[in-house]
Formats: sequence, structure tokens, C-alpha cells
Amino acid sequence: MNKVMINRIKGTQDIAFEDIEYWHFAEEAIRNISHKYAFTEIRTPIFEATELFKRSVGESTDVVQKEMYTFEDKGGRSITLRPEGTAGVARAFIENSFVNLGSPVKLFYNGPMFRYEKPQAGRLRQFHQFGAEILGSESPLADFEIIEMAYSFLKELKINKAKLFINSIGCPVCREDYKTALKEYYSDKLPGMCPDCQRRYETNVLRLLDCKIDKELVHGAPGILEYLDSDCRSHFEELQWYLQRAGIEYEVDQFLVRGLDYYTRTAFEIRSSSLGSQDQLVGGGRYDGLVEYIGGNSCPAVGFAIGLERIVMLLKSENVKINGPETSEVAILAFGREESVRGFDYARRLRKMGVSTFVDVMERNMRNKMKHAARIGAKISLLIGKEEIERDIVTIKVMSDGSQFQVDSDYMADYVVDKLRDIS
RNA sequence: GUGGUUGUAGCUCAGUUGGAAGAGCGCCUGACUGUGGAUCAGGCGGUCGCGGGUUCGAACCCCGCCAGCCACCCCA
Repeated sequence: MNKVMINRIKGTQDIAFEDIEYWHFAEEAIRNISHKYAFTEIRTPIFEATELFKRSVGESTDVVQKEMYTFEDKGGRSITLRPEGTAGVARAFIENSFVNLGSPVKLFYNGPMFRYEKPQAGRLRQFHQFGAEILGSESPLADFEIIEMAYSFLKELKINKAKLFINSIGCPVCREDYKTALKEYYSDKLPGMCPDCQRRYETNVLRLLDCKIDKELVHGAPGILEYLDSDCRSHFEELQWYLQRAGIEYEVDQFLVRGLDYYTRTAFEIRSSSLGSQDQLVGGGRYDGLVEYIGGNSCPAVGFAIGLERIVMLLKSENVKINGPETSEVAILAFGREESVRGFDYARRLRKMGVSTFVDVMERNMRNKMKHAARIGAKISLLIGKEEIERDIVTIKVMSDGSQFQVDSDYMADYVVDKLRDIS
């Protein structure tokens, strides 16, 4: 290629043909599940004021500090491509006064998110998340429904090798006590720890818990569950009770902390062992402080986000059966100008009856037209040449057995529809 | 941002010690002025990722950059 080539932006992908079928499959499951759970869709802008993410996701988080696509628009405003979905939903909830709809409000979204990261297996710069949020309920029932919904989404997609981990990170009050205890535990060990951990000791102590380098130390660290106050504790216990009653298997992981600042109490992840290093399929939890944090009236909420690229990876590796590509049913092969006019006329009639119709727009010989019709999987080909025009007929060829019929052009559509029904 | 690894035709890849850029598949065309997954023939398609260096000579050796993949950090 001697032209100057412009390539995809790093960490993005083009999805077409066979690949797109996996996405259709997943997107259909999203609509199904959301409808069954009576969640309604919300579409928020792909970009928002930078401040929204700083305040919701958290100034000290990696996402905000080094992963945001931020730019200034021509009016001098700081704009950011959304790195996650919850902040926008919470903003929309406040801005449109969805509280007036009555609690709870159950919303879902599905769309692209952007993070400036180094791409690897299961991680892109533009990726897609399906998320659901329940706003207005403080009850562990809401936590339970969110987890159950994520769980049955995976079930609907026949993804079985997935494991649920839950934890409670308490409320801002009891979490402070825990942080103090953690700092105390780590204080004398700090000099021997990795540079990242030394940094995290100051910025975000909780993150010391999932350090992969100094993992030995974690075993002796105090667990957060012992520090929960009675409300947080009973919230967590109730959630587990509901999970058990529903027969949903889970594991309590005391060292599960989420990277985003807005989480309170319940935190959960669903991971898959057959995914590679980025094994987290679903992440979610409760964020009781967020709505107030970004300027609304206090409103408890809980939600999840599911990474669709990772879902698609699993569908592929687990050989989940998806629908085949939609092929056209009829191919119209016409020679010459008058014949082509007739061909387009037939196509209009067939499409009106709901038949997927391919019109060949290459001026080539019959052999090559036929070859292409076969290639795209047409079930029936319509041949229109000089003879057909003169006698006002059409030649209909059934591709599967090669049989051919000549039909008056007036009966073409009915005949084709009948034939399609016969051979399907 | 750090580390490992890989970049040759649209795809999969060969290319000897540094000595004329290739194959298969695909695409387009023709044999067959009107019949498909077959056959045969022809054609399109390459700044060998980009830039520099070494050399009489570089796809091959050296350096830098870019991109893909994998891992770390972190996350979905």
C-alpha cells in the first residue's frame, strides 16, 4: 500500500461480520434481562464535565489521575470522555429529578467508555459496559437484586465458569476506624514494601490489601469486617442471607476493595478463571454517598457494570452457540440497463414483503454473478436477461439444489415467498 | 507509565551466510456474449512497520520510534 495509511487509534477495534454476531447476541441478552427485571434504559452523553468524574470517581484514583481522556472544547470548558457509567447516570438522576418518579428508580445503560490505558487481553481504551443501577433504596434487597441480575445475565449467556466475590467496605464512619487500624498494622512494615505500596499508604490505604507483591503481609492484616459498625454489619449479613436463600454461591473476600471512591458498604466482583489476567467480568457495589456528593439530595444507590469485551471473549472461548450471520434470502442478477431497472423493481416488491434482497450492482457475467450469490448465502437467485424481459417472466433458481423455474413476473413475489417457506 | 515479545501482499506465512521480494488462500477478469462453492489461464496487490546507521550491497546486522500481542500497575 503506497498511500498514506491512517490506522485505528491504539486500544480500539473494528467489529464486523462474524464478530458482530457475538455483540448482537450479548446486546439481545441485555435487553431481555433488563426487561425481565423491569429496568428501563437510560442514555447519557459520552462526554461530561471533567469535574463530574473528579468528584464522583475520586480525585486520588488511578482512573482520574492518569486514565481520563480530557480536553478543552472551543468554549474553554474541560470535557472528559466518560471512563465509567455510574457518574453520568447519577448526574442525570439529579438533573432530571427522577426522584419524582418514586423510589426505587431502576435504570440500565450500555455503551462505550474510555480510559487511557495500555491495552492488553481484555482491556481496551474504548470498551463497552452494560450497567444497572437501583436508586433510592438503602435495603440489602436492592444489593441482592443487583447481584442476582448480573448473575442471571451471565446465566442467560451460558457463561458458567464465573465466581462471585463479595465484601463490605463499610460506611465512611467505620471505614475510618479500619483505615487507622490498617495504617497501624503497616506502619513498621512500610520500609520493606514496594514503592507503590509506600505511595498507597498515604493516598489509599485500602489498596494495600490487593498488592500482588507484598501479598504475604496481607494475611496478618486486620480484616475490615471486624470493624464494621452494627448497621453496616447487619446490612452485609442480610445480603448474604438473601444470596443463600436464592442459592447463589459466593465467597467473602475481605481484601476485595474497589478502585472507585464512591463505593460504600457492599462491594462485589464476578471473576472468570478462563479469561486471562484481566479476569474481572463484573464489578459493582453500593454508593450511598455519590448522589449527594455531586450535588443532589442524599440518595442511596447500588449498581453493577459488566465489561462486554470480556463477555465476548468468554462467549468465543467457551464456544457458546450464537446465531449465525444473517444472510440475504434472495439475490437479483440482472444483465444490462433495462434488466437492472426490472431487477430493482423486483427488489422493491420483495422487500415490501419483508424478504432480505441483495441486488448485484457489479456489471459482470453470469458466472461471476452466480458465484457471488452463492458466496453471500442467497437461498434463491433471480435471473433477469433479454429473454425474461421479452417474455415478461423471471427465472428463479433455488441455490440449494440448482432447480430452476420460469414464472410470470406478476407472480414473482408470491412464488419466491412460497419457495422460501418450502426450503427453510 | 514499566517489562517481555512480534511486525514481509487483504489473510496465513516462507525467504539459506548480507547478494534480483516469493508461495498458498482471497479478490477482479477471461476460457463459458446466460448459470454458483470445481478446473485452467491472466490480472490487481509490497517504500519488507517508520526513520536513521553499518556495508560495494540490508527484509536480514546496529540504534531510535511506532503499532500488535502478553504481563505489571489498575480496572470492566
